[in-house]
Formats: sequence, structure tokens, C-alpha cells
Amino acid sequence: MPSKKKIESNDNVPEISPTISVDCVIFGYEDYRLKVLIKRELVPSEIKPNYEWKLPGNRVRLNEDICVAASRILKEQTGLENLSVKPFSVFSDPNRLKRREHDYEWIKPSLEDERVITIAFYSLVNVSVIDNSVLNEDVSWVVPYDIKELMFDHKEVLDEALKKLRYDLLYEPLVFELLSEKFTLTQMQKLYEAIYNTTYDKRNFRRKIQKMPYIIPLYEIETEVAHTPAHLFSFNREVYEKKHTERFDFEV
Amino acid sequence: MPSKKKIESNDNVPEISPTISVDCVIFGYEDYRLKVLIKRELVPSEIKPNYEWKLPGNRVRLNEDICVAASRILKEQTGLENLSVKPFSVFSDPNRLKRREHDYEWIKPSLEDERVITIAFYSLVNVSVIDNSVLNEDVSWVVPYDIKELMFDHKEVLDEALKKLRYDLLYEPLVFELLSEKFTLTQMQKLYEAIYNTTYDKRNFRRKIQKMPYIIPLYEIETEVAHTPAHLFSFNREVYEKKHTERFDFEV
DNA sequence: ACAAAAGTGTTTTGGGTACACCCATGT
DNA sequence: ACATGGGTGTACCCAAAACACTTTTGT
Repeated sequence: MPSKKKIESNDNVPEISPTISVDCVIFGYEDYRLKVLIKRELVPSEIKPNYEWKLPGNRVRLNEDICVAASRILKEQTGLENLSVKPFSVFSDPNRLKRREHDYEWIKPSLEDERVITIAFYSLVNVSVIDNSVLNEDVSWVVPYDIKELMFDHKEVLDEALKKLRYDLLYEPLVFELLSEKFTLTQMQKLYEAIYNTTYDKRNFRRKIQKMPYIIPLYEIETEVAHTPAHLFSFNREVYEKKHTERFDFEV
Repeated sequence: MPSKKKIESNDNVPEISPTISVDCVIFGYEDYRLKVLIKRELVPSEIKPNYEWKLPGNRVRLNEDICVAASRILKEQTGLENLSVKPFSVFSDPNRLKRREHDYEWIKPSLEDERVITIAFYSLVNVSVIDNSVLNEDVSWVVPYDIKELMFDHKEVLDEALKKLRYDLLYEPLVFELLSEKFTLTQMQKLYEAIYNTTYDKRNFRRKIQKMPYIIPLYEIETEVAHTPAHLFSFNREVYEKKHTERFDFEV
């Protein structure tokens, strides 16, 4: 370790910093529903060991970029690779690991430090596009609205991630990361409905989409559906880069 | 240091975590203008040492809550006490301290680690209420729009803070932290104008304020002004807690 | 024929925005 | 008397929201 010189006299530098971890909220879209990826852990208990669920996450290595750490840990814990991860918040409550007693008993043996500050990331994947066979056996896609609790403060992390996703979605072209390259307007509407947990009027929704010049009609139609095939559209990033307003371009 | 046991076989735990610092963006409101507090540092250079400006900030101690760290460092570096600080973002680019060469030369002797992840905070103060005599000699209130550069990535941190402030202000009663307890509608309007760096129509602004039931007319008027004294208003938090909508209650 | 989803217009309502003058006070 | 900011109403436009039926295809 390098020597520790001090340049400010009142600078009482500690030997080391607090431990840092990353936790990842991976949102997916499948069967017209918003999903999130959680991981099962066997947690000891006086009575009998229980399975508990947490977000994928672990500690960051020294000199490892936190985004790299998030990607590495995601690969290790879920099997998923090459996701684009986005830090959105920090959770630093000194008691955050101790809120649920059993969880703390479980994590304690692996900690050097009683306190772990976590940097939370979210990421978006189109579940039908990724190779679900790479998914580890102990992870599962679940509908976030059905999740009542998670280990540690992970329910809070999830809630914040959803809040941030809902905000970011309004002014960044993130919807398209959850959609296939070619998509129908109904698919897009159902995705918005899944994310905002609401419903929209079809005609009003389409009127708003028509005003987005970067959503391009392809003059192609879907196939293999048991009803009138819908027109396909795609997102044109070049047009978006030129026309976007730095406002809520994606509000519907 | 406690022993390091491992409960997950693929869990390659590092000896220590990356270094963590906090940086603070303190917004103030003075003379109808938005201000931010920056600190001067003497930075070496081949030619001659220069004064450069940075945000108040320093490393977090082991086992110190990051909000406590932010308050402590603010006191040490600016003289200000008892500010409510709010974490809003993380800056973790491995090169963030090296973007400006001289800055890195200046900070390098005090680092154990080449990389420092920083957690950024913002805080709001009414400049005319605080005791400005406690302010350290090397800090200064400046208009953020006039700041062209700061040390390291602090200009980016400032820009993000302003973006976050502008967002938070829409749905949290933060304006009142910058206003005196009793305020006129013009004072409030000018504050919004300062924060969003724009202008509003007086009548339209007042119409919107009238719709906020938690802004209470006091039936008092200002004194010591050289023109028609304006009516005074105050913010009633109890009414706000009952009536607020979890939406953009403070959009104007 | 039936099931399923695609696609399409109109009306009403409320909010946003633009705009100009008189009044009250202190100097 | 003058300078300064306080305070007020209206008209227009557009966007949001509510609402239902016909068409197309696969089975």
C-alpha cells in the first residue's frame, strides 16, 4: 500500500474507506408484464433455514470500476452478460444490513466491516431476446408489484429503481431497450402500462406516438398472430438525436 | 481487522474497498440570484502555482455515516454547520481525478488509492439567514451559471446537482428552505426564476400559487421597502402533508 | 362463424400562455 | 412628481381525456 502523506493539517484520513458493494435491479419485459430478476439464498434460522430473496449484488474490488463490478457480479450471480448498467442511487444507512436479523447473521461471516455502502444500478433487458438458458438456477424473473419483501433493504432499493426508471423513461429513449427492434404500437403501449402500472386509451396513446418523429413506420406487418396483423415500427436514434428536446419526449 | 471468512466459493473478496469521498454542492439564494459555495485551493504548476476552485469535499472515514461525513467536512472546509444534506449521485469514473493534470498532482500525495469514488450531496441554505461571519476565508458564493470550470469533475457534479435540484423542487417543498419563513410572491417567483434560469409571467405564476393550499396568506405586509409593500405568505407543512399528491405539486 | 386484436375521429373540457394597466408607497 | 414594484382579468389555443364501432385475419 502506498505511503500516506497528508497535505491538509486538519485532514484526519482514515486507514481505509467504508466497504462498497453494488446491487443490481434488472428489469425485464415478458408476456406483457414488467419483471425483475431476484436471487434465492439459503438463510440460517433458529427453527429451520429459509430461502430468502435478494437483488443480485456483492462487494466491489479495490481499483475496480463500479460499473465493471456490477457487470462482473451480474455475470457471476445470474449468468447474464453484456448488460448496460446504470447507477441511480446510494444506500448508506449504517443499519441497512441489520434491519432483518437473520439476513445479518447470514452476511456477517463474510464482512470485514459492519457497514456496507451500496451503489444501486438498474438495467433493462428484453427477456424474449436474451438466452434464458444462461440464467442461473437460483434466480427468477418476478413481477415487481408482487414483491412484498426482500433481504436487507433491497425492497427499498427496488422501489427506488422503479421510481427512477419511471422518471428516466420520460426523457430518455429507454423503452426501446425493452422492446424488440421491430415492435407494434400495442406492444409499446402494453410496456408503458406495465412500467407505470396503469392503462392508457389506445387512440390517445397512438396520437402521442405519432408526434414522435423518431418512431418510424416500417410498412411491414407482424406474422404468426391469430388476428389482424399489426404494423411494425422501429426507433430511429439518428432522428431522435436531431429532434429531441431535452424535455419529456417520451411522456404518454 | 476481523478475519475474512468466505461463504460463497466464487466470492473473490478484495482486501479493501475503493476509497470513498463526499462532495457537497451548497446552493444559496441571495440578491434574487442562485448561488453555490466553492472553495479555493492553491494548486502547483510548472510555471507558477494557481488558485483553482473546487466543491467542498473530502474522504469518508471508516464506519462514518456518509451524511455525517458530509456535514463534518462541510464544517471543516466552509465553517457552515447544521445543514441538511442530501445524497443525489455517485461519480465513479476511474479517471475522474486525472482529467485535469495539475489537479491530480495536487491531490496525489494524499491518496492511498488512485481512484476515489465520490458521493455527491446537495444542500439548500438561505444565505441571508445564516451567519456569514462563520464562512471560511477561502470559500465563496458564486452564481452557478457563471462557473465555467472547477477542479476534477466538479463542474459535472455541479451540473448534475442543479439538474437534480430542479427535478426535486417540482415535487418536494424545497423552495421554502431557500426562502425566509415569511415571503412575498415576488420573492418566490424570483427564486423559481433563479433556479430554472428563466422568467415567468407574474399573473400566471400567481394563479398557480393560489392553487397550492399549503401556501398561506398571512394578511401581513412587508416593511422597509420603497414602494407598495407586498403581502406576506408562509408555507404550512401540516396542510402540505395532508394535501400533497405525490405529483408535481410545485411545478409553476 | 367466431374470437381476437387492429385501427380509426370527434367532442368536450381545462389548463397554458400571452398580454397591459392602474394603484400604493417612499423619497 | 416620480420611481418602483404590487396587484389584477380576459381571450385564445391546444392538449388531455372520454368514448365505440368496423375491419382483418386465423382457426
